[in-house]
Amino acid sequence: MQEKNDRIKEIYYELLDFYGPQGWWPGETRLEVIVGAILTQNVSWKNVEKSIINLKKEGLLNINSLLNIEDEKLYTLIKSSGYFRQKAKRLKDFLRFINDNYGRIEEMINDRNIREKILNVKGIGKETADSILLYALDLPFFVVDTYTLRIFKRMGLIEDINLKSYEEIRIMVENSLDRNVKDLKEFHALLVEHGKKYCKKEPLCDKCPINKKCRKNI
DNA sequence: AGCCAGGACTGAG
DNA sequence: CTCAGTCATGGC
Repeated sequence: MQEKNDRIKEIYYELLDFYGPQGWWPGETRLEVIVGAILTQNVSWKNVEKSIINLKKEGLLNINSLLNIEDEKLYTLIKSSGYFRQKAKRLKDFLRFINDNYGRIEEMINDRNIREKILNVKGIGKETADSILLYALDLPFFVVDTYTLRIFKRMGLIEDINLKSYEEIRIMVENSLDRNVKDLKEFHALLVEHGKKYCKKEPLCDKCPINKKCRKNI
């Protein structure tokens, strides 16, 4: 176990050394991070950028405006992010959750059970929840995504990919990086960057600069 | 022309 | 609980 922790920290510094700091999350405000986190579900970030720009251009990137906007109008603004009907609802549901229970986004930071409560909002799964906690609220949670699972599996750090391995990895990484928010932010960003370049589903990479003995078994 | 992208929910078995 | 089906656009 301690062995895995050391290996994880090692991987983090190798990636950091190779790619350099990524400076995530790309977003100017906490709300923008939250909106981006929901919109980027199973969609490339490029698609989301357009939606964010649309919202900004219309001056709608604030909780009140987004809560009161017509569904049809929201659809057209976020259409590029795909699943626009679902995502419009998820956005509103989550903003309503904030409004009703906290009023301001900052108030969520002090809630001891914030992860649990966020996960209870429909449309917010583990990855989206942890993205919001880490990048919008600056809380020490690690974000596990498909790249992370794939990379860690090819590294030989986990056997299977399922919801249990998600929690396993999340806890391991949080411990390995001493719950340091800056490092947790950077590590996830680096894994995404590395995933896009060298650890995609297809084709299987045979010249990974980080993982010399890649298992390529997914 | 498919396949995949910074997922999550639902219903079936 | 595991898992296919569903949701949808854009880029390569």
